[in-house]
Amino acid sequence: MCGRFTLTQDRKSIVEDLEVAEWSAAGEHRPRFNVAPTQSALVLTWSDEAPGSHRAVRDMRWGLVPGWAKDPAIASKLINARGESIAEKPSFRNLVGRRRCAVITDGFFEWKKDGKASVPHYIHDPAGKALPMAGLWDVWKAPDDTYLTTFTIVTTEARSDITFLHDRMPVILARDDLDTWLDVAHVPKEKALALVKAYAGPLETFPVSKLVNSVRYDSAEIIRRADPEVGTQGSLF
DNA sequence: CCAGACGTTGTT
DNA sequence: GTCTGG
DNA sequence: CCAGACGTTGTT
DNA sequence: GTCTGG
Repeated sequence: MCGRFTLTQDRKSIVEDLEVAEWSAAGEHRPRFNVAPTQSALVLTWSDEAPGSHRAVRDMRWGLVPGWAKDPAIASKLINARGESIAEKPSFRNLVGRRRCAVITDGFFEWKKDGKASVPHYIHDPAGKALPMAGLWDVWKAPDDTYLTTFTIVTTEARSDITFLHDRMPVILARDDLDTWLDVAHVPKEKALALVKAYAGPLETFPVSKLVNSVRYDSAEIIRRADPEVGTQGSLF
């Protein structure tokens, strides 16, 4: 699945890499090494406003709160959406044809489980390019009449070089597919659903330290390669 | 009709 | 909001 | 995803 | 064990 990701690029690099035409996110973007659920993150949406259709950056909170939710705490359960069932599940089906977005990342983490041990690994493009992930978003009206905009990340079966870590992975959108996913006004959901599949582009994977486990850490050391764990439990002799 | 659910993952 | 189950 | 909390009352 | 919060 996908429970943490990075966006280490700065604003200028994001704009160039993803050919962004409009930046409408609140606040400054600082490079992020440990984005966690419930935190604000950058997403791409399609804008049909003048001067023409284009990719726009916005900020939303990770963890979907459907419009009908009574308690926004549901967000922590809806950080991912199974691609195989987004067209049927009540929380997602109305969004597939109307509210698709691409979560801007340039890497993500998976924890490899070995019995009790859990070792985090980082997966990214060896060239450092962005890995936009298929997302769905919604708006929730709070009791005080303020609005909360949230998103979830669509997942699919892991491709063969990832399965040693986990059997699921986020849906990463190829550059050629990006606008098809984003343009909800002109692309029917059937065509968008065809993009829910494992990414075919280059990915590099390596173990990292457990610093990433705590959301308090959010710096470059998070994605430094760590030596494989050796003799953690009484095997020194 | 109303009430209640609405999700994913991993682990056993 | 919308669907399923009773 | 992992970390951390997990409770009420009355008094200050 | 299970839920909430980040």
